[in-house]
Amino acid sequence: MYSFTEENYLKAIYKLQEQSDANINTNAIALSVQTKAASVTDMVKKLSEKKLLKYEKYKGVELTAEGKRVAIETVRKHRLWETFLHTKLNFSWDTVHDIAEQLEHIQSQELVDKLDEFLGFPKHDPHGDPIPARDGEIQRGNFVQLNELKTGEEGVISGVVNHSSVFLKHLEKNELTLGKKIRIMEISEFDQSVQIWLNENSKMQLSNEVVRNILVKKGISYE
Amino acid sequence: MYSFTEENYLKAIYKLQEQSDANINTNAIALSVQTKAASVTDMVKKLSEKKLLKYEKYKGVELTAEGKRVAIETVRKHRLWETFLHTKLNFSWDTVHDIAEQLEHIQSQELVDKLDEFLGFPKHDPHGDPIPARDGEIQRGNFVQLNELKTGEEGVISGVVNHSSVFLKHLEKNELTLGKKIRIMEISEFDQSVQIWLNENSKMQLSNEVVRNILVKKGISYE
DNA sequence: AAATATTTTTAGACTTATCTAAAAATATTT
DNA sequence: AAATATTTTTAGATAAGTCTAAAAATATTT
Ligand SMILES: [Mn+2]
Ligand SMILES: [Mn+2]
Ligand SMILES: [Mn+2]
Ligand SMILES: [Mn+2]
Repeated sequence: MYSFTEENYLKAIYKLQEQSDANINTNAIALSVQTKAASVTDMVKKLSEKKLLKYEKYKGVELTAEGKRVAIETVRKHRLWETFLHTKLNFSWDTVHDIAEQLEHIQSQELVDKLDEFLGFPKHDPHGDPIPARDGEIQRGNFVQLNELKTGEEGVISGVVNHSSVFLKHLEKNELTLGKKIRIMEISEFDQSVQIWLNENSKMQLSNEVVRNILVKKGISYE
Repeated sequence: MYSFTEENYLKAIYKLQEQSDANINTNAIALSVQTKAASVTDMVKKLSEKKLLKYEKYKGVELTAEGKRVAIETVRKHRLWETFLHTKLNFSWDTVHDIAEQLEHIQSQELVDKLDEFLGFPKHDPHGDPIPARDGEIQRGNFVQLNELKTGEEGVISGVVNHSSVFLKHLEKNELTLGKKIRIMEISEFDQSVQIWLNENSKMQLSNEVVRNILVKKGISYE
């Protein structure tokens, strides 16, 4: 249906559109798909002719309904494959992304559906990101950044802001993985680093950089 | 490493090389990869420069060790994916090939190894074809065509010669799938059609066309 | 409002893989 | 051995996607 490259552009534009309401500009897309602005202009014209997005010279782009549909479908495939790699093939959460970047372009509706079923219709991928349903519906978890919790509050690690391999490896090493229950003990006034409570014999000091990049599902407060 | 297209050419040439010792000619390759002879000449020059095959104008081609290595690796990936699709995702054996044609080009040694392990290091794909080992070793089953069995001889269905979707569907419908035990009852002198015995209440008449395309592992003879 | 800086687009070229049509080489008939 | 047929290669185009360098448009400073 749509090429490898087209799907990548649509996905990139979709993600940029997610994190800001403004029209998406050429440079941002170029950065995102790792190419040059001139190439983006060419591709954007082509996608516009195919009615996958609206493009006005010097004004940036906006996905059409069909463009958004393709983008979300690609995200769905990406996250289902990441889940497969992690839960079935035992890839660690910092290694699944690159392979899923390839697998997400395999063309077969039936394959996606059967994979979904095989995985037990998962709601989230290994990074806590929601897996869009067949119809494109996205059930966003109501998560907050760990640095938004106050002293005494609890939460369960449910996602990450930073998806980089280094960060994911760092969390893994410290056993700060999805599902982990955390209680805030103390927030440093000096550097906003946070002391957390994991269990009777495990406390930990997390830098502000780290806590800002962890998403938690807020739990009950203790005092 | 090597492109989608390069892998497909190498695989096609490898398979042609398998079924005849002679040098592989341009037209055969063109037929195999569904393109035109002129395109084959272009690609063959390129693969020759990359030392994946030996090419002499008007004399056909022959894979080098490296070319063969890549071809077998691609076959390995293809058959592992077919096995995955069949045994884990419940695709029928006549639908796995087309999707595996895409999946076989995913680049990741680790993925192949983990998939192999996840599947329990299968020896054969859903069509009975041997899955090459990591080191390229291929353990060919010692199978014979069903029409080579004599009256009273037994065999277990272990593969097919014809891999077409229509043929596979036909076998499936008649429950002539891998592992099925068969005894030859009678071979018609008129049209070489064969009556087979499956169990107490199931006999069947198979055309010569069908029996020639079924591979069996020969069993003990009864009389 | 000019001048300057930044962003975006155009122009033209390159790569990979493909095609058609014509030319060259090889194989088969007569 | 010629004539004819078939196969293979070359020549020249095309499409998708990319690039650099220059031109045009827009944004920011002064
Ligand atoms: Mn990812
Ligand atoms: Mn993810
Ligand atoms: Mn196959
Ligand atoms: Mn097969």
